[in-house]
Amino acid sequence: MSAKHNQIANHLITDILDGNYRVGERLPSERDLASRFQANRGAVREAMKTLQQIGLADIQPGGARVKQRNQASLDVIGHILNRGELPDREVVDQILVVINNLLTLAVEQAIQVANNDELETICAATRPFYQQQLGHVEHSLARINLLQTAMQASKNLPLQLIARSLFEQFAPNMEPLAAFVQIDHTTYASYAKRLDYALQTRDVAAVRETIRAFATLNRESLIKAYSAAQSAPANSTVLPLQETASS
Amino acid sequence: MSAKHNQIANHLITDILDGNYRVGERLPSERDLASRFQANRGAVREAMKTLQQIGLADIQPGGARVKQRNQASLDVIGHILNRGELPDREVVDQILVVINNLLTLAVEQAIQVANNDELETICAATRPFYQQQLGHVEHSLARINLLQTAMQASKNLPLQLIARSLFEQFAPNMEPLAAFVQIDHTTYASYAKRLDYALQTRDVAAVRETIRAFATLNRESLIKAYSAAQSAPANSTVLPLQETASS
DNA sequence: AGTGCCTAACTGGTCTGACCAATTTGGCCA
DNA sequence: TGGCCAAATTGGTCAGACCAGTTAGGCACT
Repeated sequence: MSAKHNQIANHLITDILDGNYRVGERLPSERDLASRFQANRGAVREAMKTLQQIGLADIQPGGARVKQRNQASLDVIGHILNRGELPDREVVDQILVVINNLLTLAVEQAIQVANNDELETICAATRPFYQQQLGHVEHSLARINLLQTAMQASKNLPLQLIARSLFEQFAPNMEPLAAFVQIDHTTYASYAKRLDYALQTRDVAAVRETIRAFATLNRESLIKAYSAAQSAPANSTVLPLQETASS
Repeated sequence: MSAKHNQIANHLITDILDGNYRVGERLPSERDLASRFQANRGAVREAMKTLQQIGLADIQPGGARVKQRNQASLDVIGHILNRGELPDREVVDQILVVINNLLTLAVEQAIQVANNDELETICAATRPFYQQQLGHVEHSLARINLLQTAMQASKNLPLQLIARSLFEQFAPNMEPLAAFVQIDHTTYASYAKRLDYALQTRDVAAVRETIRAFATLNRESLIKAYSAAQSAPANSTVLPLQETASS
């Protein structure tokens, strides 16, 4: 139901990400694209603007040219994850590394600059993990909340923006894996308690170590989820279970 | 001579950042803005699209509304820094913290995943600091190069994108301070050598500590620059003291 | 008066067709 | 062959119009 310029933009983004246009190559002209997509040039223009701001194309009088992927904006991540049935495993791993690092930094900053009350809000965000009966959704929400609370307490604006952008592109694209994730509630609970305690004692080293443990746990959980998802192939949602030959 | 829609966008961005519109408030309609800026609605439309993608406005049928600053995209940073004669000191400090952290992460990742040749390219990027006679420009370029080389070697795409976005918004806005920065070449050289050695021995702890030292050095240098800049007021660089009429 | 509904005004999204300035291109001339 | 100029192309802007959805205002009913 999204607007036409969004459809066009997504199409072009997919094309570029799929490598249908080489880096430096000139994209078709706006008039050309307009006729291809049976759309108005204005709509194409807005789509091109999206490409430009995502950093996939450099658009200037004379023609728009494709840019290198690693010269793009952070906003490409979502589109990169969006390709294929499952998000690219390697990129997911890289994102987890970064998020883990940012979270660590946020908490460190929070310990430095936040007062006890503000720090307590982070501690409060660890409490939900104490419960053993969290569903996938609640667990996910609890993690989001912990992340955002920490970012807020860090009072570091760039940090907040980065984490938010990254996470908002990350989370929705992990949906296809959600059904395959097994949550080790016991371990989560123990880590959460460790983090809680470390925060209250403002023990930076312990915080760092605990978040690392969290990350390891997440990562292992995800690896298993990938294995499970790959051995149980296509569509879980719409199509009923077809017995396809698994490799 | 940027395009008209850019002028409009910048004007609106400044307005929002200056707080001329409250959060949640409805922005003037496209037609209204078009007549105000004496522009076509299409141009305004593109400007609005910029606002949307920067994350400062949420635009939907019925009207566009102003969003909270910390709900924006990373791309606001540049605009935030751009306000006033000197970039906001607090935000600059926050950015330095983040960049330092990202650089550390990048090098750590590089040590894990890069082979000796790739690691050597980072070492090579430290060499320019050995020289005592670097000008401001060369020194700045050397730092950029070190950062980018490390990011490249980390092979972590999100990390590269974040660092690039952040730095590209950061660097140009630091221009007004450049003239007031005193570079301690001797200390830089010693730190560079330490980093070089730490990299070759793949000593993560030493790397971390050295980058922290680098950051401290940068930070102190910047604090002094701010003091100097604030005591010696306006126009420094190209223009002599002239009464500039229009731009 | 208060409430609910319905209409009219408004807003964003799209479209048509046109003009300008800058780049790109290709052919022409020296 | 090499440099230069003109035509075709391209992005940027403009004007005026229609549609679908939201918003807001006024009307009738309770």
